Amino acid sequence: MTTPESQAVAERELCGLVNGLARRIGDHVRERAVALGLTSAQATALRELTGPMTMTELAERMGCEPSNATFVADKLEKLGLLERRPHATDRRAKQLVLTREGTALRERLLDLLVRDSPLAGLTQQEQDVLHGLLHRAVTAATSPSPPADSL
Amino acid sequence: MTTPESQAVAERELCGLVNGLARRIGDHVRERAVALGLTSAQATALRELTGPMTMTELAERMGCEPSNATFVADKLEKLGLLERRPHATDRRAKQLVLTREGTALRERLLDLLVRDSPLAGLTQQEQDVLHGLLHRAVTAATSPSPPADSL
DNA sequence: GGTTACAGCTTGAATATTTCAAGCTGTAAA
DNA sequence: TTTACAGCTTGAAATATTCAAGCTGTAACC
Repeated sequence: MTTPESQAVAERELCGLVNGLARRIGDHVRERAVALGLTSAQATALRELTGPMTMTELAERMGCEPSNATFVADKLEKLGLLERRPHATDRRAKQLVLTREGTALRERLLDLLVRDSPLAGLTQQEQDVLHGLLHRAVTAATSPSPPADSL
Repeated sequence: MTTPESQAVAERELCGLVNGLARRIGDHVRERAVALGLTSAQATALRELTGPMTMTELAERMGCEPSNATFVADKLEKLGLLERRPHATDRRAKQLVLTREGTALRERLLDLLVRDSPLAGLTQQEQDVLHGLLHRAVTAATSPSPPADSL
């Protein structure tokens, strides 16, 4: 049961499971986003805007190019959810700040994301265990994204 | 520690963790796909082609429209990884079958996906636990995708 | 048997998303 | 002050995805 082969197989299965869950979550996010009149990318941005930040920081959090972050920020700004304010110390940078409406919608979004989430089928205790494992997995692998140069 | 409020907060955090992991996995998949000369969608299709199946089944597994599955299948066919064969009992349907090259590339892809995966930081035992939890989560929530009709 | 409704797949147009290259303003270090 | 670079934006381009329409075939029903 603990042969290298069975390990490899189990790891593949696990990879598939996580991928499946990831897609499920992606669908979930998109559905909830649509329910709020947002696109998936806009919802992601809203979720990542845990506080005031620059365009570059948002782009990094979203895992995309700054120009794409500009695109999404434009949409959110037109929707009145976001404001670009001058940065306190660097006049090149913009400080992204959620408006009152933006903050409110973000709350609604987070609530929707939690409700009926693909994780709702687990008990609180199971979710705690899952939380610990995911936290370990994410913090343990702290080198995949930064380079981003495709070789 | 078990008040409804702290539960809600924990669930949000967990949701964020899973989302973060999902994005990490998405990036991971794309990087490995690029390394093999595939796009992310093509890699997903290749991963889902666990055996012969119809276009509709592939589309369902990929979570996209049949027309998109056609698009991706065209690419894979041009790459010589895939064959469309007549279905045994239904002449409307096509049977998608991986070629020898397709099967080989799929193996390489799966190996790459497992290697340095965002889950590599966990011990075997932890992965087993995670496996069980994810399996439960995925099978417990068996109603989000099927309808697919937005509101 | 023939007819009607529907399923599987494909096509082409339209849309959305993302990246790339280039440029502008501002910062920082020499 | 000059040079190199950082942050952001713009527009063009590539890519991905969906939608609407149509073709062929299946199945249920009269």
